[in-house]
Amino acid sequence: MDAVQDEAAGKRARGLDRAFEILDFLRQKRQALKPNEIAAQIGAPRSSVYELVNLLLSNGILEFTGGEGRVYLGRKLYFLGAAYENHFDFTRECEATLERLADETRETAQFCMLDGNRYTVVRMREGARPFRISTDVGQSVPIPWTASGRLLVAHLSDQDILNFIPPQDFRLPGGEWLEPQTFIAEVRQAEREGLFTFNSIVDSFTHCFAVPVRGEEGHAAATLCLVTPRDDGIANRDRYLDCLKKAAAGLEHAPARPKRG
Amino acid sequence: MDAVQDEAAGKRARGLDRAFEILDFLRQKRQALKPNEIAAQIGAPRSSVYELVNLLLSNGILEFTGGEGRVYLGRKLYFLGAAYENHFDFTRECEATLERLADETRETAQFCMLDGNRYTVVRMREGARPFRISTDVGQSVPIPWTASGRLLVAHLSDQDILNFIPPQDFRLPGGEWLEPQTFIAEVRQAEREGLFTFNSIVDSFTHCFAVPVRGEEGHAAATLCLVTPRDDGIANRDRYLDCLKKAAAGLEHAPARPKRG
DNA sequence: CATCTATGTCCAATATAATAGACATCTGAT
DNA sequence: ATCAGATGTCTATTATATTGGACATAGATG
Repeated sequence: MDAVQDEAAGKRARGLDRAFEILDFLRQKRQALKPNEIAAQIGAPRSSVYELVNLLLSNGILEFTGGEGRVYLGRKLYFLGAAYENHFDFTRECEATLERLADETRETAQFCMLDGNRYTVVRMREGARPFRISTDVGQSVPIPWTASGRLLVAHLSDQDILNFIPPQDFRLPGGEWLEPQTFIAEVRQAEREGLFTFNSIVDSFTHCFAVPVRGEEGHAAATLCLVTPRDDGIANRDRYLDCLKKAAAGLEHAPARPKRG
Repeated sequence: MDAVQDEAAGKRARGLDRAFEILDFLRQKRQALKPNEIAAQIGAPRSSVYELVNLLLSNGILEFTGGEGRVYLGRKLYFLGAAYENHFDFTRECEATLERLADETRETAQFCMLDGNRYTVVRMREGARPFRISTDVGQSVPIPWTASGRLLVAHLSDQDILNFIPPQDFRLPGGEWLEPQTFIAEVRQAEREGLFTFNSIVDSFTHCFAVPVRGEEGHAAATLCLVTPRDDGIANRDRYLDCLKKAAAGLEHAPARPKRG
Protein backbone atom coordinates (compact mmCIF):
# COMPACT_ATOMS: atom_id res chain seq x y z
CA MET A 1 0.00 0.00 0.00
CA ASP A 2 2.15 2.83 1.26
CA ALA A 3 5.23 0.85 0.35
CA VAL A 4 5.16 2.25 -3.16
CA GLN A 5 7.95 4.49 -1.98
CA ASP A 6 11.18 3.20 -3.41
CA GLU A 7 10.37 -0.02 -5.14
CA ALA A 8 13.00 1.02 -7.63
CA ALA A 9 15.51 -1.79 -7.62
CA GLY A 10 15.34 -5.13 -5.89
CA LYS A 11 16.29 -3.47 -2.64
CA ARG A 12 15.53 -5.01 0.68
CA ALA A 13 12.46 -3.86 2.47
CA ARG A 14 12.60 -2.72 6.04
CA GLY A 15 10.93 -5.07 8.46
CA LEU A 16 8.75 -2.38 9.94
CA ASP A 17 7.41 -1.35 6.55
CA ARG A 18 6.75 -4.90 5.54
CA ALA A 19 5.02 -5.54 8.81
CA PHE A 20 2.61 -2.68 8.35
CA GLU A 21 2.15 -3.67 4.74
CA ILE A 22 0.95 -7.03 6.02
CA LEU A 23 -1.37 -5.42 8.52
CA ASP A 24 -2.83 -3.08 5.93
CA PHE A 25 -3.26 -5.93 3.53
CA LEU A 26 -5.21 -7.96 6.06
CA ARG A 27 -7.35 -4.95 6.77
CA GLN A 28 -8.12 -4.56 3.08
CA LYS A 29 -8.93 -8.23 2.69
CA ARG A 30 -11.01 -8.22 5.86
CA GLN A 31 -10.31 -11.89 6.44
CA ALA A 32 -7.74 -14.20 7.92
CA LEU A 33 -5.11 -15.46 5.50
CA LYS A 34 -2.25 -17.94 5.54
CA PRO A 35 1.24 -16.47 5.63
CA ASN A 36 1.88 -18.09 2.29
CA GLU A 37 -1.10 -16.35 0.72
CA ILE A 38 -0.03 -13.04 2.18
CA ALA A 39 3.43 -13.41 0.75
CA ALA A 40 2.15 -14.29 -2.68
CA GLN A 41 -0.41 -11.51 -2.81
CA ILE A 42 1.73 -8.66 -1.57
CA GLY A 43 4.70 -9.89 -3.55
CA ALA A 44 7.06 -10.33 -0.63
CA PRO A 45 9.57 -13.13 -0.01
CA ARG A 46 7.92 -15.99 1.80
CA SER A 47 10.71 -16.37 4.31
CA SER A 48 10.38 -12.72 5.28
CA VAL A 49 6.64 -12.93 5.69
CA TYR A 50 6.86 -16.05 7.83
CA GLU A 51 9.44 -14.40 10.02
CA LEU A 52 7.42 -11.22 10.42
CA VAL A 53 4.14 -12.99 10.96
CA ASN A 54 5.68 -15.00 13.78
CA LEU A 55 7.05 -11.87 15.35
CA LEU A 56 3.71 -10.12 15.10
CA LEU A 57 1.92 -13.14 16.50
CA SER A 58 4.15 -13.21 19.54
CA ASN A 59 3.39 -9.54 20.14
CA GLY A 60 -0.37 -9.96 19.90
CA ILE A 61 -0.46 -7.72 16.81
CA LEU A 62 -1.67 -10.69 14.81
CA GLU A 63 -3.73 -13.65 15.98
CA PHE A 64 -4.41 -17.13 14.72
CA THR A 65 -8.00 -17.36 13.62
CA GLY A 66 -9.96 -19.21 11.01
CA GLY A 67 -7.88 -22.36 11.38
CA GLU A 68 -5.19 -23.91 9.19
CA GLY A 69 -2.62 -21.39 10.31
CA ARG A 70 -4.54 -18.38 9.08
CA VAL A 71 -3.84 -15.09 10.79
CA TYR A 72 -5.68 -11.83 11.18
CA LEU A 73 -5.29 -8.56 13.02
CA GLY A 74 -4.83 -9.05 16.74
CA ARG A 75 -6.20 -7.75 19.96
CA LYS A 76 -3.27 -5.48 20.61
CA LEU A 77 -4.26 -3.41 17.61
CA TYR A 78 -7.72 -3.03 19.05
CA PHE A 79 -6.26 -1.71 22.27
CA LEU A 80 -4.00 0.74 20.47
CA GLY A 81 -6.84 1.91 18.27
CA ALA A 82 -9.07 2.38 21.29
CA ALA A 83 -6.39 4.54 22.88
CA TYR A 84 -6.26 6.70 19.76
CA GLU A 85 -10.00 7.02 19.68
CA ASN A 86 -10.03 7.92 23.33
CA HIS A 87 -7.40 10.61 22.88
CA PHE A 88 -8.90 12.30 19.84
CA ASP A 89 -12.39 11.94 21.12
CA PHE A 90 -14.43 12.45 17.97
CA THR A 91 -16.48 9.29 18.03
CA ARG A 92 -19.35 10.31 20.22
CA GLU A 93 -20.08 13.62 18.53
CA CYS A 94 -19.52 12.06 15.15
CA GLU A 95 -22.03 9.31 15.73
CA ALA A 96 -24.67 11.78 16.90
CA THR A 97 -24.04 14.03 13.92
CA LEU A 98 -24.42 11.19 11.44
CA GLU A 99 -27.61 10.09 13.09
CA ARG A 100 -29.05 13.58 12.85
CA LEU A 101 -28.00 13.89 9.24
CA ALA A 102 -29.55 10.58 8.33
CA ASP A 103 -32.73 11.54 10.10
CA GLU A 104 -33.03 14.93 8.43
CA THR A 105 -32.31 13.69 4.93
CA ARG A 106 -33.25 10.01 5.06
CA GLU A 107 -30.11 9.44 3.01
CA THR A 108 -26.91 7.61 3.82
CA ALA A 109 -24.49 9.80 5.76
CA GLN A 110 -20.75 9.16 6.03
CA PHE A 111 -17.80 10.49 7.96
CA CYS A 112 -14.64 10.12 5.88
CA MET A 113 -10.92 10.68 6.30
CA LEU A 114 -7.65 10.03 4.58
CA ASP A 115 -5.98 6.73 5.29
CA GLY A 116 -2.44 7.45 4.21
CA ASN A 117 -2.73 8.40 0.57
CA ARG A 118 -6.17 6.91 0.06
CA TYR A 119 -9.69 7.64 1.21
CA THR A 120 -11.73 5.69 3.71
CA VAL A 121 -15.20 5.78 5.23
CA VAL A 122 -14.66 5.92 8.97
CA ARG A 123 -18.28 5.81 10.05
CA MET A 124 -21.53 5.47 8.20
CA ARG A 125 -25.19 5.76 8.98
CA GLU A 126 -27.57 4.21 6.49
CA GLY A 127 -30.54 6.34 5.53
CA ALA A 128 -34.16 5.29 5.44
CA ARG A 129 -34.03 4.41 1.74
CA PRO A 130 -33.43 0.79 0.84
CA PHE A 131 -30.17 1.57 -0.85
CA ARG A 132 -26.96 -0.31 -1.15
CA ILE A 133 -23.88 1.82 -0.61
CA SER A 134 -20.94 0.78 -2.66
CA THR A 135 -18.13 1.71 -0.29
CA ASP A 136 -17.93 -0.27 2.92
CA VAL A 137 -16.67 1.21 6.14
CA GLY A 138 -12.95 0.69 6.52
CA GLN A 139 -12.15 0.01 2.87
CA SER A 140 -9.52 2.23 1.35
CA VAL A 141 -10.40 3.75 -1.99
CA PRO A 142 -8.41 5.91 -4.42
CA ILE A 143 -8.83 9.57 -3.61
CA PRO A 144 -9.87 10.61 -7.15
CA TRP A 145 -12.84 8.26 -7.08
CA THR A 146 -14.63 10.22 -4.37
CA ALA A 147 -16.21 13.61 -3.87
CA SER A 148 -14.57 13.88 -0.45
CA GLY A 149 -11.21 13.30 -2.06
CA ARG A 150 -11.42 16.74 -3.70
CA LEU A 151 -11.70 18.33 -0.27
CA LEU A 152 -9.25 16.19 1.67
CA VAL A 153 -6.23 17.17 -0.42
CA ALA A 154 -7.20 20.79 -1.01
CA HIS A 155 -4.62 22.13 1.45
CA LEU A 156 -1.78 20.72 -0.67
CA SER A 157 -0.11 22.47 -3.59
CA ASP A 158 -0.78 21.09 -7.07
CA GLN A 159 2.59 19.43 -7.13
CA ASP A 160 2.17 17.96 -3.66
CA ILE A 161 -1.16 16.50 -4.70
CA LEU A 162 0.45 14.76 -7.65
CA ASN A 163 3.22 13.44 -5.45
CA PHE A 164 0.77 12.33 -2.80
CA ILE A 165 -1.73 10.38 -4.87
CA PRO A 166 -0.45 7.13 -6.42
CA PRO A 167 -0.56 7.62 -10.20
CA GLN A 168 -2.54 4.47 -10.80
CA ASP A 169 -5.32 5.84 -8.62
CA PHE A 170 -6.32 8.20 -11.43
CA ARG A 171 -7.51 5.13 -13.31
CA LEU A 172 -11.22 5.08 -12.53
CA PRO A 173 -13.10 1.88 -11.70
CA GLY A 174 -14.65 1.79 -15.16
CA GLY A 175 -11.19 1.84 -16.70
CA GLU A 176 -11.25 5.45 -17.90
CA TRP A 177 -8.35 7.74 -17.16
CA LEU A 178 -8.99 10.84 -15.08
CA GLU A 179 -6.58 13.50 -16.19
CA PRO A 180 -4.72 14.70 -13.07
CA GLN A 181 -5.10 18.30 -14.21
CA THR A 182 -8.86 17.84 -14.38
CA PHE A 183 -8.82 16.44 -10.88
CA ILE A 184 -6.75 19.34 -9.58
CA ALA A 185 -9.14 21.82 -11.14
CA GLU A 186 -11.98 20.13 -9.28
CA VAL A 187 -9.93 20.25 -6.08
CA ARG A 188 -9.49 24.01 -6.43
CA GLN A 189 -13.15 24.47 -7.22
CA ALA A 190 -14.10 22.42 -4.16
CA GLU A 191 -11.70 24.48 -2.08
CA ARG A 192 -13.27 27.76 -3.22
CA GLU A 193 -16.85 26.62 -2.72
CA GLY A 194 -16.25 24.66 0.48
CA LEU A 195 -18.08 21.66 -0.93
CA PHE A 196 -18.05 19.15 -3.75
CA THR A 197 -20.87 17.21 -5.35
CA PHE A 198 -21.02 14.92 -8.35
CA ASN A 199 -22.61 11.83 -9.77
CA SER A 200 -20.65 9.00 -8.26
CA ILE A 201 -17.79 7.61 -10.30
CA VAL A 202 -18.01 4.29 -8.52
CA ASP A 203 -21.56 3.48 -9.51
CA SER A 204 -24.10 4.79 -11.99
CA PHE A 205 -27.04 5.64 -9.79
CA THR A 206 -25.86 7.77 -6.85
CA HIS A 207 -25.09 11.41 -6.33
CA CYS A 208 -22.53 12.38 -3.69
CA PHE A 209 -22.35 15.49 -1.51
CA ALA A 210 -19.27 16.29 0.54
CA VAL A 211 -18.35 19.15 2.84
CA PRO A 212 -15.16 19.59 4.85
CA VAL A 213 -14.80 19.27 8.60
CA ARG A 214 -11.89 21.53 9.36
CA GLY A 215 -9.32 20.64 12.00
CA GLU A 216 -7.15 22.90 14.08
CA GLU A 217 -4.80 23.65 11.18
CA GLY A 218 -7.72 25.01 9.19
CA HIS A 219 -7.76 22.43 6.44
CA ALA A 220 -10.15 19.53 5.92
CA ALA A 221 -9.32 16.94 8.56
CA ALA A 222 -12.36 14.93 7.51
CA THR A 223 -15.51 15.23 5.45
CA LEU A 224 -19.19 14.67 5.94
CA CYS A 225 -20.97 13.14 2.97
CA LEU A 226 -24.38 12.18 1.76
CA VAL A 227 -24.86 9.44 -0.83
CA THR A 228 -28.24 9.69 -2.49
CA PRO A 229 -30.15 8.42 -5.48
CA ARG A 230 -29.36 10.77 -8.34
CA ASP A 231 -32.77 12.33 -8.78
CA ASP A 232 -33.33 12.81 -5.06
CA GLY A 233 -29.94 14.37 -4.70
CA ILE A 234 -30.53 16.85 -7.48
CA ALA A 235 -34.02 17.68 -6.28
CA ASN A 236 -32.92 18.37 -2.71
CA ARG A 237 -29.50 19.73 -3.39
CA ASP A 238 -29.80 23.00 -1.50
CA ARG A 239 -31.43 21.49 1.54
CA TYR A 240 -28.95 18.63 1.71
CA LEU A 241 -25.97 20.96 1.47
CA ASP A 242 -27.47 23.09 4.17
CA CYS A 243 -27.84 20.09 6.48
CA LEU A 244 -24.27 19.03 5.75
CA LYS A 245 -22.82 22.44 6.44
CA LYS A 246 -24.64 22.80 9.72
CA ALA A 247 -23.52 19.34 10.75
CA ALA A 248 -19.91 20.05 9.81
CA ALA A 249 -19.96 23.28 11.76
CA GLY A 250 -21.09 21.31 14.78
CA LEU A 251 -18.16 18.95 14.48
CA GLU A 252 -15.62 21.62 13.67
CA HIS A 253 -12.59 21.45 15.92
CA ALA A 254 -13.97 18.35 17.49
CA PRO A 255 -11.90 15.86 15.49
CA ALA A 256 -8.16 16.16 15.77
CA ARG A 257 -8.37 18.03 19.03
CA PRO A 258 -6.98 15.95 21.86
CA LYS A 259 -8.87 15.95 25.12
CA ARG A 260 -5.82 17.18 26.96
CA GLY A 261 -2.33 18.19 26.00
CA MET B 1 6.40 -4.50 28.13
CA ASP B 2 6.56 -7.80 26.33
CA ALA B 3 10.17 -7.14 25.54
CA VAL B 4 11.22 -8.84 28.75
CA GLN B 5 12.12 -11.78 26.56
CA ASP B 6 15.87 -11.93 26.29
CA GLU B 7 17.19 -8.83 27.95
CA ALA B 8 20.15 -10.98 28.90
CA ALA B 9 23.18 -9.13 27.61
CA GLY B 10 23.41 -5.75 25.98
CA LYS B 11 22.06 -7.25 22.81
CA ARG B 12 20.51 -5.20 20.10
CA ALA B 13 16.78 -4.93 20.07
CA ARG B 14 14.81 -5.68 16.96
CA GLY B 15 13.21 -2.67 15.36
CA LEU B 16 9.76 -4.19 15.33
CA ASP B 17 9.86 -4.99 19.00
CA ARG B 18 11.11 -1.55 19.89
CA ALA B 19 8.44 0.00 17.73
CA PHE B 20 5.65 -1.79 19.52
CA GLU B 21 7.32 -1.07 22.81
CA ILE B 22 7.00 2.61 21.92
CA LEU B 23 3.37 2.22 20.93
CA ASP B 24 2.53 0.35 24.11
CA PHE B 25 4.34 2.90 26.16
CA LEU B 26 2.36 5.75 24.64
CA ARG B 27 -0.81 3.84 25.28
CA GLN B 28 0.12 3.40 28.92
CA LYS B 29 1.01 7.06 29.31
CA ARG B 30 -2.11 8.14 27.47
CA GLN B 31 -0.46 11.32 26.28
CA ALA B 32 1.79 12.65 23.57
CA LEU B 33 5.49 12.60 24.40
CA LYS B 34 8.69 13.82 22.82
CA PRO B 35 10.91 11.17 21.27
CA ASN B 36 13.57 12.10 23.77
CA GLU B 37 11.24 11.45 26.69
CA ILE B 38 10.20 8.14 25.21
CA ALA B 39 13.80 7.05 24.84
CA ALA B 40 14.66 8.01 28.39
CA GLN B 41 11.62 6.37 29.93
CA ILE B 42 11.74 3.07 28.09
CA GLY B 43 15.49 2.90 28.36
CA ALA B 44 16.23 2.74 24.65
CA PRO B 45 19.00 4.46 22.69
CA ARG B 46 17.92 7.90 21.62
CA SER B 47 19.11 7.48 18.07
CA SER B 48 17.07 4.31 17.69
CA VAL B 49 13.95 5.94 19.04
CA TYR B 50 14.29 8.94 16.76
CA GLU B 51 14.75 6.66 13.80
CA LEU B 52 11.76 4.52 14.66
CA VAL B 53 9.52 7.42 15.55
CA ASN B 54 10.19 8.97 12.16
CA LEU B 55 9.41 5.72 10.42
CA LEU B 56 6.20 5.33 12.34
CA LEU B 57 5.24 8.92 11.65
CA SER B 58 5.65 8.42 7.94
CA ASN B 59 3.40 5.37 8.12
CA GLY B 60 0.64 7.14 10.02
CA ILE B 61 1.16 4.82 12.99
CA LEU B 62 2.22 7.82 15.03
CA GLU B 63 1.12 11.44 14.67
CA PHE B 64 2.46 14.76 15.78
CA THR B 65 0.14 16.22 18.37
CA GLY B 66 0.43 18.41 21.40
CA GLY B 67 3.13 20.56 19.84
CA GLU B 68 6.89 20.78 20.41
CA GLY B 69 7.50 17.61 18.46
CA ARG B 70 5.39 15.44 20.71
CA VAL B 71 3.95 12.30 19.16
CA TYR B 72 1.06 10.02 19.98
CA LEU B 73 -0.69 7.01 18.47
CA GLY B 74 -1.86 7.66 14.92
CA ARG B 75 -4.92 7.29 12.83
CA LYS B 76 -3.69 4.14 11.13
CA LEU B 77 -3.88 2.33 14.43
CA TYR B 78 -7.47 3.41 14.79
CA PHE B 79 -8.27 1.94 11.39
CA LEU B 80 -6.55 -1.32 12.19
CA GLY B 81 -8.25 -1.54 15.54
CA ALA B 82 -11.61 -0.86 13.95
CA ALA B 83 -11.00 -3.71 11.51
CA TYR B 84 -10.26 -6.04 14.42
CA GLU B 85 -13.37 -4.93 16.23
CA ASN B 86 -15.40 -5.41 13.10
CA HIS B 87 -14.07 -8.92 12.54
CA PHE B 88 -14.51 -10.20 16.07
CA ASP B 89 -17.76 -8.41 16.49
CA PHE B 90 -18.19 -8.41 20.24
CA THR B 91 -18.67 -4.72 20.83
CA ARG B 92 -22.37 -4.34 20.31
CA GLU B 93 -23.44 -7.28 22.40
CA CYS B 94 -20.87 -6.40 24.99
CA GLU B 95 -22.10 -2.86 25.40
CA ALA B 96 -25.70 -4.01 25.80
CA THR B 97 -24.70 -6.63 28.33
CA LEU B 98 -22.79 -4.15 30.46
CA GLU B 99 -25.69 -1.76 30.37
CA ARG B 100 -28.08 -4.43 31.53
CA LEU B 101 -25.70 -5.52 34.27
CA ALA B 102 -25.26 -1.98 35.49
CA ASP B 103 -29.01 -1.47 35.48
CA GLU B 104 -29.78 -4.65 37.38
CA THR B 105 -27.14 -4.18 40.03
CA ARG B 106 -26.57 -0.41 40.05
CA GLU B 107 -22.88 -1.28 40.37
CA THR B 108 -19.98 -0.71 38.02
CA ALA B 109 -19.74 -3.45 35.40
CA GLN B 110 -16.61 -4.24 33.40
CA PHE B 111 -15.61 -6.37 30.44
CA CYS B 112 -11.97 -7.43 30.82
CA MET B 113 -9.38 -9.30 28.78
CA LEU B 114 -5.70 -10.10 28.76
CA ASP B 115 -3.44 -7.61 27.07
CA GLY B 116 -0.38 -9.73 26.44
CA ASN B 117 0.70 -10.87 29.89
CA ARG B 118 -1.28 -8.26 31.79
CA TYR B 119 -4.91 -7.48 32.46
CA THR B 120 -6.95 -4.66 31.04
CA VAL B 121 -10.47 -3.28 31.28
CA VAL B 122 -11.80 -3.23 27.73
CA ARG B 123 -15.18 -1.65 28.43
CA MET B 124 -16.82 -0.30 31.53
CA ARG B 125 -20.22 0.87 32.53
CA GLU B 126 -20.41 2.94 35.68
CA GLY B 127 -23.18 1.99 38.08
CA ALA B 128 -25.65 4.32 39.72
CA ARG B 129 -23.54 4.70 42.84
CA PRO B 130 -21.26 7.71 43.07
CA PHE B 131 -18.19 5.58 43.16
CA ARG B 132 -14.71 6.08 41.82
CA ILE B 133 -13.30 3.02 40.08
CA SER B 134 -9.58 2.65 40.48
CA THR B 135 -8.78 1.01 37.16
CA ASP B 136 -9.33 3.08 34.05
CA VAL B 137 -10.34 1.58 30.76
CA GLY B 138 -7.33 0.69 28.67
CA GLN B 139 -4.76 0.64 31.44
CA SER B 140 -2.79 -2.54 31.80
CA VAL B 141 -2.56 -3.98 35.30
CA PRO B 142 -0.67 -6.97 36.70
CA ILE B 143 -2.78 -10.09 36.48
CA PRO B 144 -2.40 -11.05 40.16
CA TRP B 145 -3.93 -7.75 41.27
CA THR B 146 -7.34 -8.60 39.88
CA ALA B 147 -10.13 -11.06 40.44
CA SER B 148 -10.46 -11.58 36.69
CA GLY B 149 -6.81 -12.49 36.53
CA ARG B 150 -7.55 -15.72 38.36
CA LEU B 151 -9.92 -16.75 35.60
CA LEU B 152 -8.02 -15.49 32.59
CA VAL B 153 -5.01 -17.74 33.14
CA ALA B 154 -6.92 -20.78 34.40
CA HIS B 155 -6.44 -22.72 31.17
CA LEU B 156 -2.66 -22.70 31.62
CA SER B 157 -0.67 -25.24 33.60
CA ASP B 158 0.90 -24.10 36.86
CA GLN B 159 4.27 -23.85 35.22
CA ASP B 160 2.93 -21.97 32.22
CA ILE B 161 1.27 -19.48 34.54
CA LEU B 162 4.57 -18.81 36.26
CA ASN B 163 6.30 -18.40 32.94
CA PHE B 164 3.55 -16.18 31.63
CA ILE B 165 3.21 -13.65 34.43
CA PRO B 166 6.17 -11.31 34.91
CA PRO B 167 7.62 -12.12 38.35
CA GLN B 168 7.52 -8.53 39.52
CA ASP B 169 3.75 -8.51 38.98
CA PHE B 170 3.34 -10.60 42.13
CA ARG B 171 4.39 -7.53 44.08
CA LEU B 172 1.06 -6.00 45.08
CA PRO B 173 0.40 -2.27 44.93
CA GLY B 174 0.76 -1.95 48.69
CA GLY B 175 4.22 -3.48 48.48
CA GLU B 176 3.34 -6.91 49.88
CA TRP B 177 4.46 -10.04 48.09
CA LEU B 178 1.81 -12.42 46.82
CA GLU B 179 3.25 -15.90 46.93
CA PRO B 180 2.88 -17.37 43.42
CA GLN B 181 1.72 -20.66 44.92
CA THR B 182 -1.06 -18.83 46.75
CA PHE B 183 -2.07 -17.20 43.50
CA ILE B 184 -2.11 -20.51 41.67
CA ALA B 185 -4.26 -22.07 44.36
CA GLU B 186 -6.74 -19.25 43.85
CA VAL B 187 -6.62 -19.78 40.10
CA ARG B 188 -7.51 -23.45 40.53
CA GLN B 189 -10.29 -22.58 42.94
CA ALA B 190 -11.66 -20.03 40.48
CA GLU B 191 -11.47 -22.60 37.72
CA ARG B 192 -13.46 -25.16 39.75
CA GLU B 193 -16.12 -22.70 40.85
CA GLY B 194 -16.34 -20.79 37.59
CA LEU B 195 -16.04 -17.47 39.41
CA PHE B 196 -13.80 -15.48 41.67
CA THR B 197 -14.61 -12.81 44.22
CA PHE B 198 -12.48 -10.95 46.72
CA ASN B 199 -11.94 -7.66 48.44
CA SER B 200 -9.96 -5.61 45.98
CA ILE B 201 -6.21 -5.64 46.35
CA VAL B 202 -5.93 -2.32 44.58
CA ASP B 203 -8.03 -0.34 47.01
CA SER B 204 -9.46 -0.84 50.48
CA PHE B 205 -13.13 -0.29 49.96
CA THR B 206 -14.35 -2.38 47.00
CA HIS B 207 -15.35 -5.98 46.49
CA CYS B 208 -14.84 -7.55 43.07
CA PHE B 209 -16.87 -10.24 41.34
CA ALA B 210 -15.63 -11.93 38.17
CA VAL B 211 -17.04 -14.68 35.97
CA PRO B 212 -15.53 -16.08 32.77
CA VAL B 213 -16.83 -15.51 29.26
CA ARG B 214 -15.68 -18.61 27.45
CA GLY B 215 -14.45 -18.47 23.86
CA GLU B 216 -14.49 -21.16 21.25
CA GLU B 217 -11.57 -23.03 22.81
CA GLY B 218 -13.58 -23.38 26.02
CA HIS B 219 -11.37 -21.28 28.24
CA ALA B 220 -11.96 -17.78 29.54
CA ALA B 221 -11.50 -15.43 26.59
CA ALA B 222 -12.71 -12.54 28.74
CA THR B 223 -14.42 -11.85 32.03
CA LEU B 224 -17.39 -9.89 33.22
CA CYS B 225 -16.91 -8.12 36.55
CA LEU B 226 -18.73 -6.08 39.10
CA VAL B 227 -16.90 -3.67 41.36
CA THR B 228 -18.97 -2.81 44.40
CA PRO B 229 -18.65 -1.22 47.81
CA ARG B 230 -17.63 -4.01 50.19
CA ASP B 231 -20.76 -4.17 52.29
CA ASP B 232 -23.08 -4.03 49.30
CA GLY B 233 -21.12 -6.70 47.56
CA ILE B 234 -21.28 -9.05 50.50
CA ALA B 235 -24.95 -8.35 51.10
CA ASN B 236 -25.95 -9.02 47.50
CA ARG B 237 -23.38 -11.67 46.66
CA ASP B 238 -25.74 -14.35 45.41
CA ARG B 239 -27.86 -12.04 43.33
CA TYR B 240 -24.86 -10.32 41.78
CA LEU B 241 -23.23 -13.61 40.84
CA ASP B 242 -26.49 -14.71 39.33
CA CYS B 243 -26.69 -11.59 37.18
CA LEU B 244 -23.09 -12.02 36.09
CA LYS B 245 -23.50 -15.65 35.12
CA LYS B 246 -26.62 -14.93 33.08
CA ALA B 247 -24.86 -12.07 31.35
CA ALA B 248 -21.79 -14.19 30.59
CA ALA B 249 -23.96 -16.94 29.17
CA GLY B 250 -25.50 -14.37 26.85
CA LEU B 251 -22.09 -13.33 25.57
CA GLU B 252 -20.70 -16.83 25.37
CA HIS B 253 -19.17 -17.56 21.99
CA ALA B 254 -19.77 -14.01 20.97
CA PRO B 255 -16.24 -12.76 21.58
CA ALA B 256 -13.49 -14.47 19.64
CA ARG B 257 -15.86 -15.76 17.02
CA PRO B 258 -15.25 -14.07 13.70
CA LYS B 259 -18.26 -13.02 11.67
CA ARG B 260 -17.03 -15.02 8.73
CA GLY B 261 -14.11 -17.27 8.00
C1' DC C 1 3.24 -43.68 -10.60
C1' DA C 2 4.95 -39.21 -11.91
C1' DT C 3 4.14 -34.40 -11.63
C1' DC C 4 2.50 -30.20 -10.09
C1' DT C 5 1.15 -26.78 -6.67
C1' DA C 6 0.56 -25.17 -1.99
C1' DT C 7 2.52 -25.08 2.29
C1' DG C 8 5.93 -24.63 5.88
C1' DT C 9 11.00 -24.91 7.68
C1' DC C 10 15.76 -24.02 7.56
C1' DC C 11 20.29 -21.90 6.39
C1' DA C 12 24.05 -19.03 4.54
C1' DA C 13 25.20 -14.52 2.50
C1' DT C 14 25.32 -9.76 2.72
C1' DA C 15 22.92 -5.42 2.73
C1' DT C 16 21.58 -2.69 6.33
C1' DA C 17 19.50 -1.51 10.65
C1' DA C 18 20.52 -0.51 15.60
C1' DT C 19 23.56 1.60 18.17
C1' DA C 20 27.26 4.60 20.57
C1' DG C 21 28.74 8.78 20.68
C1' DA C 22 30.15 13.31 18.80
C1' DC C 23 28.17 17.67 17.88
C1' DA C 24 25.05 21.70 18.13
C1' DT C 25 21.41 24.37 20.36
C1' DC C 26 18.67 26.11 23.83
C1' DT C 27 17.12 26.61 28.54
C1' DG C 28 17.29 27.63 33.26
C1' DA C 29 19.99 27.76 37.40
C1' DT C 30 23.95 29.41 39.97
C1' DA D 1 29.43 34.02 32.72
C1' DT D 2 29.29 29.30 33.54
C1' DC D 3 27.34 25.01 34.07
C1' DA D 4 24.12 21.18 33.63
C1' DG D 5 20.37 19.11 31.44
C1' DA D 6 17.18 18.50 27.73
C1' DT D 7 16.59 18.25 22.91
C1' DG D 8 17.54 17.08 18.16
C1' DT D 9 20.90 15.71 14.17
C1' DC D 10 24.47 13.20 12.12
C1' DT D 11 28.03 9.48 11.23
C1' DA D 12 30.74 5.17 11.51
C1' DT D 13 30.75 0.57 13.15
C1' DT D 14 29.21 -3.94 13.48
C1' DA D 15 25.75 -7.23 14.80
C1' DT D 16 21.98 -8.99 12.49
C1' DA D 17 17.76 -8.98 9.84
C1' DT D 18 16.18 -9.84 5.22
C1' DT D 19 16.39 -12.60 1.62
C1' DG D 20 17.02 -16.35 -2.09
C1' DG D 21 16.84 -20.73 -2.46
C1' DA D 22 17.26 -25.58 -0.87
C1' DC D 23 14.57 -29.00 1.41
C1' DA D 24 10.48 -31.60 3.10
C1' DT D 25 5.66 -32.80 3.02
C1' DA D 26 0.98 -33.27 1.54
C1' DG D 27 -2.79 -33.19 -1.86
C1' DA D 28 -4.36 -33.05 -6.27
C1' DT D 29 -4.21 -34.40 -11.05
C1' DG D 30 -3.27 -36.80 -15.17
